[in-house]
Amino acid sequence: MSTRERLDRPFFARSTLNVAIELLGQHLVRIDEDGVRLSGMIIETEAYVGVEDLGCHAHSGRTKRNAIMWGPPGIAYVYFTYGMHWMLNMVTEEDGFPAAVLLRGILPIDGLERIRSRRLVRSSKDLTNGPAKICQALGIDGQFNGHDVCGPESVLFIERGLDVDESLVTLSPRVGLNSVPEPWKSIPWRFQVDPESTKN
DNA sequence: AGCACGATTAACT
DNA sequence: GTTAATCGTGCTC
Repeated sequence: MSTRERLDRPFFARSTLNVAIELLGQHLVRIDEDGVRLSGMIIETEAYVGVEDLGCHAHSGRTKRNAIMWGPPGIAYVYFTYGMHWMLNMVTEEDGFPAAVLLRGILPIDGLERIRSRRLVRSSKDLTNGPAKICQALGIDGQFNGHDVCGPESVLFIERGLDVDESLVTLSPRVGLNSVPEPWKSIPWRFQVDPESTKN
């Protein structure tokens, strides 16, 4: 619960791959509606980079749904999929370039009781180990699309946690891009850090 | 106006 | 390993 440095806009206004890697180990924080603090350490991300990346929503051009990705960095891009799931991304790169980092996994830190009440699963490992699970656990929905993660009034932001050594980061192809052409389907833009390696 | 499908999840066999 | 759930979005007619 200590006061930690918040990641600022210049952090997000960089190469999406670097942002995706360096978000590992940082703390995603959501101040719930009643003021309860929920947080978790980011352990899995994916990078989606520009209109040329055929796995990225931006590939088919700017639409009402994906417009946030074209805007300034440090903004939440939240979208709805599979008829029931929300996904949380952080917009990256300079204003005008459509790119984002999908948050796919966190380790709960604060607010475990609240998280458990929202996530009715048997195993603790299943609480927040997926992009839609994070949103369900932290109460993130479409109202957060466009939320300024770097603003002083923000109730959704990222605090500096661990700086993970790049040698501990595992690369692999992104998940769920079944009908996306190569090389985008297999390009290793999924980044994970082994939770065991984060224990000091 | 209709339709196919998705940056997934949970519960199955 | 397989599959149903469930609906907004974007594309075609």
